[in-house]
Amino acid sequence: MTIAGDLIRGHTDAIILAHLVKHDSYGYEINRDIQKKTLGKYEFKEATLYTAVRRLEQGGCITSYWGDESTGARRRYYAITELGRETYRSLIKDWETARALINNLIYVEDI
Amino acid sequence: MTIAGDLIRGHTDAIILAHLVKHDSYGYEINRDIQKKTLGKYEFKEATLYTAVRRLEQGGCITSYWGDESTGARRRYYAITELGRETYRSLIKDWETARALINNLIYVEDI
DNA sequence: AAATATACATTGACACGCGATGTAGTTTGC
DNA sequence: GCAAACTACATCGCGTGTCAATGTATATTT
Repeated sequence: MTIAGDLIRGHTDAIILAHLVKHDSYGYEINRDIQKKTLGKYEFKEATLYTAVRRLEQGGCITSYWGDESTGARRRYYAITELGRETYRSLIKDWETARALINNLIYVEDI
Repeated sequence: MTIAGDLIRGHTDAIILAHLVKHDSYGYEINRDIQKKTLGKYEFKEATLYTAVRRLEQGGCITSYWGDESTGARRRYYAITELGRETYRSLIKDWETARALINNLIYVEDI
């Protein structure tokens, strides 16, 4: 909530990959983790989340498989690939570049 | 090199307003200043820049007027409005929130 | 029995960035 | 003297990502 989509846009993939670096996971859990980490300040819209994982899978950054839940709703688990790991490292670099650039450009002394 | 559009998207307005807080300016100068500040690492695509200033003017954040150049190409100058100043401060806050959020979400220890 | 939570999925609208293209005057190089 | 390069602004159309709306299905809570 409250965070404009355009400010996160371009980082959704990195956020998802960062989560999957730790362990395999499924959509809802990824979102719950983000909520927890941000103290409820942010979570993906479902459409955004599922669009993103599909994009990442198509791009070869993750693979997916159905969990064997004996109870509860079925879950589609995602696992990061080696390409996904490389992409993640690259996205971190991109973020650091962009962050420095923006910090450099949007602050002015006199306001 | 060229920063992916999605990483800057959502900050173009802040970058332009930050420049105009200092003094009235025109498109080409705004871009030259950005190039200078980033040591050539970044500049707006012209279409992006002119789309943005039009958007900002329509939104009441800036006003514009033709310069009275006696020589050289004509220039359209932009001046920030009070609403523009408020918007700028608000965008700075948004950036700081988003920056903290992303920093919090994309880094993992084990990689 | 109804409401709430878990969990995944698709569709269509919308906004922004940007490549391509165009206009027009100025300065520089050969 | 003239082509190339630079200054400066402008528009159109496409691609991509976000997200509201909507739908499916199961489990738990009230």
